[in-house]
Amino acid sequence: MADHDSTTRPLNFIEQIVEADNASGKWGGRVHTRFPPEPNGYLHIGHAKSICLNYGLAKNYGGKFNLRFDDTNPAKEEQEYVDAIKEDVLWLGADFRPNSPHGGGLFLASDYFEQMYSFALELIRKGKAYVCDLSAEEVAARRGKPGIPATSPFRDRPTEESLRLIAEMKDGRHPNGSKSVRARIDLASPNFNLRDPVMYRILHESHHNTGTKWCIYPMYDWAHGFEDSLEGITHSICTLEFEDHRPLYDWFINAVNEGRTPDGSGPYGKIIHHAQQIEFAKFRPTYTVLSKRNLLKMVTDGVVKGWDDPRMPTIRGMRRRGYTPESIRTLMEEVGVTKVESFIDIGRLENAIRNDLNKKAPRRMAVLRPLKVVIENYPDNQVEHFDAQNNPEDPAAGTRKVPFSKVLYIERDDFMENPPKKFFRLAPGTEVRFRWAYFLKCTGVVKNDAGEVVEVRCTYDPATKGGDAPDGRKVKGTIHWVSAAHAIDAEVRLFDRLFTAEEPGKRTGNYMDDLNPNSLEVVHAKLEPSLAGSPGGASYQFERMGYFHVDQDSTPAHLVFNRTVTLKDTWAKVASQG
RNA sequence: UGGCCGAUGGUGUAACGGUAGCACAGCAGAUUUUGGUUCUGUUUGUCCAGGUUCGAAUCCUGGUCGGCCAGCCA
Repeated sequence: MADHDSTTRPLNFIEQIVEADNASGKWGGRVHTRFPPEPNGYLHIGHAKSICLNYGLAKNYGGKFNLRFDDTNPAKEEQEYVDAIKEDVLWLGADFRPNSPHGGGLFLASDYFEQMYSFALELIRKGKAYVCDLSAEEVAARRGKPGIPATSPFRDRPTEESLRLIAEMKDGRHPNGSKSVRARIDLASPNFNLRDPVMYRILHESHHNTGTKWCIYPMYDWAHGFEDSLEGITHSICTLEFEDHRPLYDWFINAVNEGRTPDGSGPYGKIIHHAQQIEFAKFRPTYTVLSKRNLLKMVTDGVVKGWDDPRMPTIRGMRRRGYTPESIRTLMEEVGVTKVESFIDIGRLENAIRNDLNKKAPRRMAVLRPLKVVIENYPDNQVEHFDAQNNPEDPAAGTRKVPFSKVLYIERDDFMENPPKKFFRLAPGTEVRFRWAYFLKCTGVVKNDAGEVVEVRCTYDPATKGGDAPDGRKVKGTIHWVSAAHAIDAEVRLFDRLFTAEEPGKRTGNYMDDLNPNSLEVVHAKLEPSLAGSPGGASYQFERMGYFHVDQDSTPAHLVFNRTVTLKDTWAKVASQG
């Protein structure tokens, strides 16, 4: 039976359908889902919901999950995307490979072209499809309106003639757009999808899988139901905008099945499988865009540096930024599955990765915007090594040594010459704890000609070694630091939201108008020496600053970190409220 | 304008004719060598109008608002 990750969560409406089907024996207890992307772009966080949903169903109900490329339009599709999508789906943990527990396999819609073509011939013979000579423009012009039927002068073309013409189309004897194959359904249907939809268009175009074999290519609506049918998909899950298409898929399958029998006797053979389509609402985060067209434009316009720019909502972008598959899966579990179109606060994504990394990421000290501190009463050439906990959430993570000396760097924001009330950090006359080291008291500052503080002077209390005062006195603040002589340099990329509006483009109609000009800030940070040689892909918490991920650009000689997300910052909130 | 779909706190989501619950965010407090984490408490909700019923978020009717559809895209 069901084996849910979170046993307490109530069933979503699709799980309820699956359980009802299992109870009624509709599919013999079988659950077989699929993720059917078109290989014409990179996957984004919206796709992740579909992947998690489909794979999760297969996993929780002991079923199978297929990855299937819906590659019916060679004009838009490329092998590069096929490879990238496979990688991203696997990274998310949805293992479609046949040797994995829930892997149903990898499929290409284009491998079914021959079978689909024979279904098309069957429909023509049954009088349910015909070849139409109208151009795309003419079809559009004759589409009709609500209440006004569409028209086609070729609707009653004799079967034999349609059969001959579709063969000619297939053989490449007709130019692009000169003819199409249409289903004979209902030119007056209030559902425009049923007004004799096009099944095949002529496209003299090379296909990433079938090469130049075909000159006609099936339309999505014609193809999709058969893809599910041929793979034995039980629950064909898609997004809301395809609800209007469901009657069409059903019509196609039923049309093929007309005259077919369960045992295959009769002129047409065996009944083919008819999957149940279920529609759910997309995942739409605030403060970003998701459509391939819009994402592509940001890449080509150079607004971002590529599909894998850490600011992009693509799987690759999020991965590079430091998001984990677990955090994305948990998020999808939390937001649920419904038919209600809604926005997901982007804060939920940030929260999801914080929660995950809080448990896993080793703590380190790194100063993003350095300010020099000199300890007046600390011996000039002395160096001490303090034990620092790697992760307070996980004592088993152990400790490391951090060097301490007379000259340190602290965060610029951790010092204020004229601090407001409730500022618990360093200021003239105040005492704070330098994490894992000593209590330090600020005795003065050094300024440059412009009047800016360039150095903070302090004294330390040797009795507070390790960070505790034997006399029991308390300090309000604890700040991070690095020893100037031991610090290593790193480039740190601080990312912010790509857009400043919840719904980019809502205001002016152009989403580019809402771009956040400050979505990337690069700083040159000082890190504690244990971070030297950090391996690519590692994630750390820089204490008090956030979670940081070693970028693919990073080398031992030039470390590069991406800020995945900041820590929650109560002080920032207080400070901004004045 | 025709068809399809939807509407529950700020956000997301439960309830399947019988006490409107959970999560996130917010707020308040406790703990804390990260203004992090954790813990406790807490503010806030059934689109509207009728009807059925002992009883309606749930069923019915009408309306309002929102989304989708009129590609030889998927």
